[in-house]
Amino acid sequence: MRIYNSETRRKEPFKPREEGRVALYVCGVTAYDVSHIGHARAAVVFDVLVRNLRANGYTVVFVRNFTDVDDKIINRAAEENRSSEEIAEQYIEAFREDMSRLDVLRADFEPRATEHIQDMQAIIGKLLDTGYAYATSEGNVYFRVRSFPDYGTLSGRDVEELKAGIRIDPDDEKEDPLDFALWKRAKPGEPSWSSPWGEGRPGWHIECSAMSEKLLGIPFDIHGGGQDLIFPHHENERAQSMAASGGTFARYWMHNGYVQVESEKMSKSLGNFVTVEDVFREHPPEVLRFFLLGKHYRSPLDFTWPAMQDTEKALKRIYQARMNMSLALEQSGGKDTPLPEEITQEAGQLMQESQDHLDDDLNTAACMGHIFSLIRLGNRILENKGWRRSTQGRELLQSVLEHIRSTGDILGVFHKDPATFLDELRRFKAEKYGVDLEEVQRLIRERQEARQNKDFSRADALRDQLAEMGITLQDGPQGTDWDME
RNA sequence: GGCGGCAUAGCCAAGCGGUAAGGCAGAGGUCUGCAAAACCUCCAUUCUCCGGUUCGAAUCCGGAUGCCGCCUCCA
Repeated sequence: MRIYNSETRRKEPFKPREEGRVALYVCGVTAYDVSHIGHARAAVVFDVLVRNLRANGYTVVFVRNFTDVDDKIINRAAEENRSSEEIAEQYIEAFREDMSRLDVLRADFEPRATEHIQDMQAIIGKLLDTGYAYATSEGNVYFRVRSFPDYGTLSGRDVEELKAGIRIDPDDEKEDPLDFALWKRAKPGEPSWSSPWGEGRPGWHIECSAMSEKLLGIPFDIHGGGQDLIFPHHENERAQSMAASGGTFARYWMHNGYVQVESEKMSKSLGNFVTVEDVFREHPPEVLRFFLLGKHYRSPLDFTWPAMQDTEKALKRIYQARMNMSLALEQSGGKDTPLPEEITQEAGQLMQESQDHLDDDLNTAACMGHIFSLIRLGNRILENKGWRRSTQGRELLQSVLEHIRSTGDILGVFHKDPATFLDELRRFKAEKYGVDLEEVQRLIRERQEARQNKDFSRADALRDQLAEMGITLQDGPQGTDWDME
């Protein structure tokens, strides 16, 4: 596999620290609000990474944390007159529910910051001993950025330039405005823990340093997160951990791009947040997942509702094709019509390349392009009666079908039972538009009778009536099927 | 102001020096009582613009324009 390493700004061959085993840490969410589609993208991207590593035969130890002590949680708790613990618990559950619907696998470890206060204090202590950090009389502990010469390497920033851009807070007791908090003195009413430096709580960055080292050991293989975490979060994490350990922290850094809405970043001030739940009200979760994988993970992805509509159609097409191929395979074969060599070759190439694309820095979009090409190839076999019934044709169809499904297992899309998916999609829409399924079935039966009696004007009138409900009919050999929009 | 990213058909999108994947929409066709669905075929001599390097550039270099992001909490 090849992976783009944010630190070197290059695609590099991936070699884990230990043959066959991968230690992966991804920054999770701060549990103070429901998930938006940006959270979903990060989760889905790294979920595909994990699945693909496992498909490549690696044993993966995957850690994704929850930040459960933080200003935003504290503020929210104050607003709602509840405890921080309650707020964190509520949104951790909400996150898990959303991710489960998106088919995002649980991490092997999902630590919470508050479970690792001791580990954080141990690192802070070490940094104080070695002069990389200092405690103030107030009871705050800061990291001394100037003491770590490599600071800025990850985010490509120069310390001098950073300093120029920083506004100096006159009340600040930091030695240098660039220094960041490792430990924050407790304020009344806030969650706090006792420490050698007084009552307080950890800074945000130290959480990930402590949890990753504790659960994976350092250096671990891959550290992931959203692009917005590169600075300052990951830069600071890296500085702390490297200063404390004297060695490498993460061997590869991977960052996913933003999800934008109407070409702009989602933000509280613009009020353009789209939550995962918002999307789930309009489309089945798998449609969102498919959409998120439609563009390379490092590029910005623009969310629009029409794009979701297109995505749903594309996804439906894959399931439809899988179903058509399966049905053909259920019929008898045994003919010996030869399949042109080019077809077999093309299929082999497409299957190989679709996996190669995944292995090449997770190029899901290119991979899916090849899946569609395989579908067209499969359909061409289906179209040709001789090929469809020949041993060669059926064997190829079988392997194409299997390849599509196993690729779907890695991507976490189009891998369910096709009939079930298609049926669920219809039910989803029926519910969304408030259509009564009984009523639909009744009208379809009535029309069926009219058609049998060759009363086509009656049949067409019934079809129009159903069309007004948003329902289109499909007459087939086994009866009439229906669909929405 | 400093740093970084992006610009490919009506829309979305892959492409990483060898002659433009794929999806949606659109057109034609097969099928059908008529439809719909499904399927097949077609759909960018050209990659924002201007220069340069090269036998060869969407891909590399320089410049211009436009959009986005980071530098403060953020996936």
